[in-house]
Amino acid sequence: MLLSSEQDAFRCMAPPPAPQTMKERILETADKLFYLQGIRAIGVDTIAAEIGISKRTLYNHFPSKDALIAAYLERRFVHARPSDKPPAEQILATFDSLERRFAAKDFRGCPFVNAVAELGPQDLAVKKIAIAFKESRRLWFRDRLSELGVANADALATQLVLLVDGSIAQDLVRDDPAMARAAKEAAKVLLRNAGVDVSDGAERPAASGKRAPR
Amino acid sequence: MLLSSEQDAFRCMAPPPAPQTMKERILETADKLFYLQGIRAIGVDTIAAEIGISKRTLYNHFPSKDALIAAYLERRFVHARPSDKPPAEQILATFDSLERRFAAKDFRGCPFVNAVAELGPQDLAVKKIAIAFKESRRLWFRDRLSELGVANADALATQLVLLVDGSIAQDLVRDDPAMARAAKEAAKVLLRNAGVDVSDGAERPAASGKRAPR
DNA sequence: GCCTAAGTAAACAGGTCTGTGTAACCAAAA
DNA sequence: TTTTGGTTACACAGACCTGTTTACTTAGGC
Repeated sequence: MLLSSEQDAFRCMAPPPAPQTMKERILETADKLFYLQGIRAIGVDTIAAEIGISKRTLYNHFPSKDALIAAYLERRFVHARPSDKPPAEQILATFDSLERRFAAKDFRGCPFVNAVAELGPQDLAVKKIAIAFKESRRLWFRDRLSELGVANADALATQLVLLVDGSIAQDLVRDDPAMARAAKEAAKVLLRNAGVDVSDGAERPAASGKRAPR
Repeated sequence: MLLSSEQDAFRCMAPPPAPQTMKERILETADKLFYLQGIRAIGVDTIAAEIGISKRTLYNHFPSKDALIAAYLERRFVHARPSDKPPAEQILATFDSLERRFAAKDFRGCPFVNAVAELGPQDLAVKKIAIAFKESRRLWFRDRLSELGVANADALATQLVLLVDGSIAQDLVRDDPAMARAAKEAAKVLLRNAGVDVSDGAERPAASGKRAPR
């Protein structure tokens, strides 16, 4: 039931598999390099060289690096897919999904937060899409909580995204997937406090991480 | 009692006031520019020009930009000062302090997280100091919780730092100081759940923010 | 007066970056 | 066959980056 990654509520950090068109190949490569090394650290030459195309071809598909950056972030913005599981399970599964991503060696934090940190507050285009993504995640939590009949779903949803982003930031600097488990435990306490029934036995070992936990 | 900023548990994001020596002036200016605009976005020329000194003078005080970056982060790493207030109050005051900082127009997230995001995982010197800072904050929480006699202070301390870093990341992209209040509310729930007595009347309005909450 | 220390100004080396211009190539469509 | 569109290779402009070099000035201490 948990074998594939299809239960991931947010696939925003894993690009789709098939590299088809030239534009998609460029985007896929830009995604990999921008995310892993940083947007400012990667030049368009590097991206073109990695694919094996000329810089001219890249500029034939994207008018500027800024446009490529925007497309990179847009592509990361994948909305959650509907699930038929109980809302409480969906919420907690988010943290399991996070832990799995933390354990992957190529996890480097939230691309939107990183982009805002790197490009500064002046870059309104980047900031706008980052805000949109954060809000969409918050609304997803809020909707699940509403389904559960939680009184102030809005406030609790905000608290849950704090745990998500907090664990992402902590893992970024500490490389410790256990941060996701800590966030999940805190989320359980918050949910129980709001009257949500959270089963204690639903602890999933979530396949031991690929990195040392400290 | 809350007039000055001396009750701030973590002053790590506000530099000391007096610009004295040349070295300190350089550091102060580098701090302002690195933090507000980004480390990669600011060249040493810009820093020297801002102070009104020659680039040669800057290089007489710091052997390289990397050394300046390291000194910048070291200077941000100011340890918490001892307080005689009750531990529970100290813990919650952390979030009030956060909210005050969020409301300031020159807040731009956690300098350590930003530096790691910008400079990438290869820069071990930066990563090391970032880890040290995060751990020192976690241990500060843990010690306060131990004073309160909380059973598993370690795990709860981790959860609290998730709330701190989560609210910082959220405020970075959303410019919404209310994230600190949301974190504080969540912290209260976690503390109460651990058996800590948290007074509900201790709500401090914390002087309305200077920025629009959305 | 003289020496030293520190700062200034400006050029420079060698590198990277974004983005453009140009000429040649190749394959498929008309 | 001819045309057309996408591609390649490569040079280039103009900007910015880190770090060094050279020569000049200034201020204090002896």
